[in-house]
Amino acid sequence: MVQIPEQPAPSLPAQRSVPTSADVARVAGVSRATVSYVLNNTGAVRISEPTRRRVHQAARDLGYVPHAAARSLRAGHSRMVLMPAPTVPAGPLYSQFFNELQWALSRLDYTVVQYGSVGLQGDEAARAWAELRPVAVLVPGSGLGPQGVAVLKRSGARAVVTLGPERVEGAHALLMDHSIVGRCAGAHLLARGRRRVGVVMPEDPELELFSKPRLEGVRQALHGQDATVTEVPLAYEEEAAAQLAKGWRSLGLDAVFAYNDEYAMLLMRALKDEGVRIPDDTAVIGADDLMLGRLLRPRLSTVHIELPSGQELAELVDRAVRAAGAVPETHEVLGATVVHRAST
Amino acid sequence: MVQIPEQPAPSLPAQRSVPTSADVARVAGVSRATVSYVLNNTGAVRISEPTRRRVHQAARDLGYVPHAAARSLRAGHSRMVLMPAPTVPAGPLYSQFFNELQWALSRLDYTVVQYGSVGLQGDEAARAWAELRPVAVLVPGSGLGPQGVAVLKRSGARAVVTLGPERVEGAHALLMDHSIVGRCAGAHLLARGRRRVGVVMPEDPELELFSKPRLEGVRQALHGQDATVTEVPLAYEEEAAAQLAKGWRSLGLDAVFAYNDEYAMLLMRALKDEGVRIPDDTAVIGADDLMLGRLLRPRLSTVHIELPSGQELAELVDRAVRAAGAVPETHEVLGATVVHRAST
DNA sequence: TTGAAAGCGGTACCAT
DNA sequence: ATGGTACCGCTTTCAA
Repeated sequence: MVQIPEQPAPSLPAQRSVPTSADVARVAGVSRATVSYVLNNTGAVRISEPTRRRVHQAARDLGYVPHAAARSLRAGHSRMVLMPAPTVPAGPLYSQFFNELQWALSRLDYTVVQYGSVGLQGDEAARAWAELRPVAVLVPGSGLGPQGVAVLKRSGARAVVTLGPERVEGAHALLMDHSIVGRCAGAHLLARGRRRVGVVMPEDPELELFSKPRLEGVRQALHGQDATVTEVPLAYEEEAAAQLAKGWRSLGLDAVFAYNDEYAMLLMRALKDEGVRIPDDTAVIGADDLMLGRLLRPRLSTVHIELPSGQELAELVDRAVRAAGAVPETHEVLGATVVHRAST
Repeated sequence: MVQIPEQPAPSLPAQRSVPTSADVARVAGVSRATVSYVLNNTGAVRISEPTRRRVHQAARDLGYVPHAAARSLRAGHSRMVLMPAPTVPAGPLYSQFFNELQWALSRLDYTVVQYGSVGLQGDEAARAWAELRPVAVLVPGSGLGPQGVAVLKRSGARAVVTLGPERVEGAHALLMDHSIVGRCAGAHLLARGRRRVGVVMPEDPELELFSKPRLEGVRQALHGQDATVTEVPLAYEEEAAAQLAKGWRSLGLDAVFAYNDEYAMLLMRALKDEGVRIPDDTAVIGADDLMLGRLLRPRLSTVHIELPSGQELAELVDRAVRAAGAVPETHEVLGATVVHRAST
C-alpha cells in the first residue's frame, strides 16, 4: 500500500483550520478592517465596488462564517434571548405559543436559544445561563429566585421575564395564575348544582406547578358554599384509573375536575367501565380544550385556557431590552373560560 | 418631592458594568492569571490556600460569572452541542427521547442548546448555527444538505449527526425510515385478511416528512398481494373527519392505517357516528402507541415505535467528537412492532 | 507561588 | 477609499 501524503489542493490554501476574517483579507488582498466593513455593510464607510466584490468572492471561496463569540465579545453585547428548554413534554397549547414567540422575536432580530438545563437547580442554572451573556432571559415556571435574577442582570441581561405563578423581585412578570382555571371549573360545577367535587391530582411531581394552583382555585370557587372539595390522586396509567374507579362510589362525589383533558379521558373511561354514569352520577370537566375532548362521548366539558400571544411577549421583551433598568412590568396573562359540553 | 440622587452602595464599587476576572483580581489583590488558576482548579499550578480563599471571596462578592464567549474564543473550541428547536409540537415519544439525550450529553459534560431557526432554510440555517461554533450539531428531519454539513465542519464542528430519512454526505446518520411503520401496519392488516386498505394522509405539510414514508411502507407491504392502497387526506378537525366518514362506504375500504393514534381517534369517532362498525366493516390501526389508544373502544391497535435511547446517541456524539474525521457511521434506528388490540 | 504578556477573531477609531 | 491598531475577557506559556 502506497502512502500518499495529504496534499492541500493547490487552488486554495490547506483548509484544515477554520477560516477567519484575516484569511479572507489575505485572499482578497485587503485589510481585516476592510473585510469587516464590506461584510457588515458598514454605512459610515464607503468601499469601492471592485473591492467589495473581491472580498465577497474570497469569503465565499473560503466558506467563511463569522465567529459569533468574537463578535459579541468585541461588541460587548449580543442579541441572544435565552430560555431554559422545557423538561416536561409541552402540549400543543404551549408549543404554539412558543413558536409564535420565537417567530416574533426573530422578526425583531433576536436569536432565540433554548438552554438544556437538566439537573440544574434554579439559581445554579442562572449562573450557567449568565455565562452566555444573553441580552434577555425568559423563564417559564417557578424555580428562579431573586438571586438568580440578580446574577443575570449583573451579567448584562437587560431583561429578565418570568412566566409563572408569582412575581420575582427584579424581573418582569407574566403572571400565569392557574388557580383561575380551577375557579372556572369550580364555579361551573357549582352552577350545575354539584356540591361534592373531586379534584384529580396527577402524581407526576413535575405537574404540581399547575395542579396545586388549580386545586386551590376550585377551593376558592366553592368556599362558603356548603360544598366539599376532595383531592383525588391519580397516576397517568390505566390500572391506576381502574383502581380509582372501583372505589369511586364510596367517595360520594357528584363531580370531578380532572386536572386536564387527558386525565379526564383516562378517568372517564375507567368510570364508564365501572358503570358510573356521566354526567348523571358524576359530572366530569377537564382543561386545555384539546381536540380529544370533543371526540369523547359524552363530549367533555373543559376549561379553555388563553395564553398571551407570542407577539405581545416579544414586544414586551424588546421594550424591556431597550429600556433596561425601567421598573419591571407585571401582567396577568392567563385567561380561562368554560366550554360547556355534555359531560357536565 | 425631593430628588434623591442614586448613590452606589459604599461597600462595593458601583456595579454598573459586568464584573470581569480583572475586577476579581483587583479586589483579591492578585493577577488575572492567578484568578484563572484558582477558579478553574488548574492542576498544573499550585496556589496557596490563603490566596485561593481571597480569590473565591472576591468572586463571590462581585457576583463574578465567567464569559463563555471569551473563554471559548481563547480555547479555540467549546462543548456546545447544537440542535435546531423543533417547529412542530413534539409528542411524548420524542420529548422523552430528547430529554434522555440531553441528560446523557450533560453527563458527558456537553452543553445542549436548541437554536430557534424559524424561517431559515436548510443550508442557510447551517450558516447561522456555524456562527456559534458548536462542537457538534444534531439535526432531526431532512432539510440539511451536504453543503450545510460542509459549512458546519469547516466551521469547526467535529460531529454532524442527522436523524432522518436518509444519509447526508459527510454526516453521521441515524436513519429513521418511517416506511417500516407503514410496513408493519400493512402486514398486520393483510394478515387480518384485509385487502382494501386506506392510508390517512394528514394535510399538515409539516407531517409529510413522516406520512409519505409511512404510506410508502404500506404500499410495500401490500405489493403483489391483490390488495389496494388508497390515500385518504384528512385535516385534523372534527368537521373534516365527519365529511370523510359520510362518504366512507363509497370508498369501499375494509381497513385503514390512520397515520397515528390521534388521527385514528379522530377518524374512529367519525366512523362510529356514521354507523360504520369497527373492526367489522373497517379495521383501524394507528401508530405511536399513545395512552389514548388503550382508552378507546374498541381498543386501538397501533404500531409501537422504538426510538434509539438518548444514552446511545449521546455516546455516538461523544465518540464522533473525539474521533473527528473518522468515517461517518450510519445506524438504522427505528424499531416498529404491532400492538394488536380490538380495532383490527 | 505568582505575574507579565501574547493572542483567540472581530470591530471601530484614527490615520493616511 | 483603505490600513494600522487597540481592545473586548479569558487562558496559558514563560519568567521571576
